[in-house]
Amino acid sequence: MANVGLHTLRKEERLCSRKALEELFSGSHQSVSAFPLRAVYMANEVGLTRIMVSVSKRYFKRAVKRNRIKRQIREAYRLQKDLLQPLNGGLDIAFLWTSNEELPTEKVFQKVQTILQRIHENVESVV
RNA sequence: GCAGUGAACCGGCUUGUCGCUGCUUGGAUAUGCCCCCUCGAAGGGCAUUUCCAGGGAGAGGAAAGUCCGGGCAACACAGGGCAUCUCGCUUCCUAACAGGAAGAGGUCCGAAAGGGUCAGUAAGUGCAGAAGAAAAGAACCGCCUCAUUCGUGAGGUAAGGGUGAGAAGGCGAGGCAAGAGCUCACCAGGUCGGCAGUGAUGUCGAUGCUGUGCACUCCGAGAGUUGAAAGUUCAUGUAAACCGGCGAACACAAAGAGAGGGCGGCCCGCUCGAGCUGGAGGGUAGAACGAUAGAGGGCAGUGGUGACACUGUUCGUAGAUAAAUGGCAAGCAACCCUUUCGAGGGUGACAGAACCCGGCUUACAGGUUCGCUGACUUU
RNA sequence: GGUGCGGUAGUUCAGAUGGUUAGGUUAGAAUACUAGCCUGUCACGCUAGGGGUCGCGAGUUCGAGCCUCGUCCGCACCG
Repeated sequence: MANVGLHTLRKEERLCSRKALEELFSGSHQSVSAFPLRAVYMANEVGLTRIMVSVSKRYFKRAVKRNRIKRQIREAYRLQKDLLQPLNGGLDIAFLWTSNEELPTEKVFQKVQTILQRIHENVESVV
């Protein structure tokens, strides 16, 4: 596989197939949470870690706020995804926001960090 | 200046750094085809994959609500009648509209500028709770006349009373037994005629013609249905496959019959017609087109009171698809607060394209420009 | 993105195609709630009572839960 730069987030690194999403949510997935963020993940056969971000209309009615949170999470993942680097094999991760309050960017950054660390630990221990 | 009011417009800017989605230029890499060549390599061309470097573009005035109107697409479509829905002061603008412009009338708010709101139909039909005598061919009390057994009875009368959203257009005078458009003046409205205006309407004259509201009716104009998840192509898939019900034809010809469908909902009439319908299932969850040059914007001129139209010139302006247009930091302008006048602190709204336009409506920090008004108060 | 439906007592729903100002009373039902009766007690049953900005704001009308417009929520459908 082509070596993907450290701090990039291209289309290949995003989950955008309907089928993959159905597998992720219906199949045997594991989850980690650091309120207000929750991550659902499972191993995939692609060999590349792919993510998606979801902010429900339930918590934020206006699209502007939803977009902002999604951008914060994406940015936090982009800059910290090397925390998962030692793992071989790909993961599919879905980040879900479960609060109706916005947080400053540093906080989101920390939450994503703890989640990535926990995912790393869990996957290591299973292997 | 201040206050009010109407209209038009703006909706931050700059830099650094790390990213995202298209486009584009150059280079590298791999694959396929072609040229060259006896063949291969090297070389050249085209297409595609991946990578690297550079360049350039990337949310709104409402992108929103989806309330109207169109373009566009698919399907449907001889015709007539009935029904349904929408619009409704006038003239104009427009692709079209329930939108806009200019104008006319009533009514409400305002001191004014100005703003809100209403509506076709004095031709017909029906209805109008409670209250009230009575809700439209009106007599309860009252008033007047006559009769009277003095209890009241017969008749006339819409001036007064109370009820009500609405009580026979209002008000004054004459008139009368008492009254009444019964007669007259003035006022409000209608009808007819003259004049002005394209017209709504205004005005002058004539005419006693005159209750309120709603619904239907009537008049004029319009409406095929669906909605880009429309639809077209490719890929994948045994999918016109299986079971039940109804049905023609096959079964001489003609006539007749014919399940079921189409002609907007119904009827007439016309027409298609060998399939129609119920059950139980299978596959896809991908790609491309649609899809970004359009009733486009700016400027100038001409016509028009204006919406707008025409002519010339100029500009290039998002195209994503589990859905990009961003994160962080600094500075500058703007506003607010504090101030020792050096500065310090704070605020920054409403809101995110999803085929595209024209409107309407709703949300909105703050700011700019122009016009109009000036009662109280102030210079 | 588009299309359609709904919002009425604490809860589940009726009602709706305009009908009652004053007076002693009113927008209903079921269930739930409160009180009383019944019973030795509870339940069942019976009787009475409270509880409503008809999602919100305007308009039309003499009068709006209903008609019209705006607005806020909730739900369903599409290939």
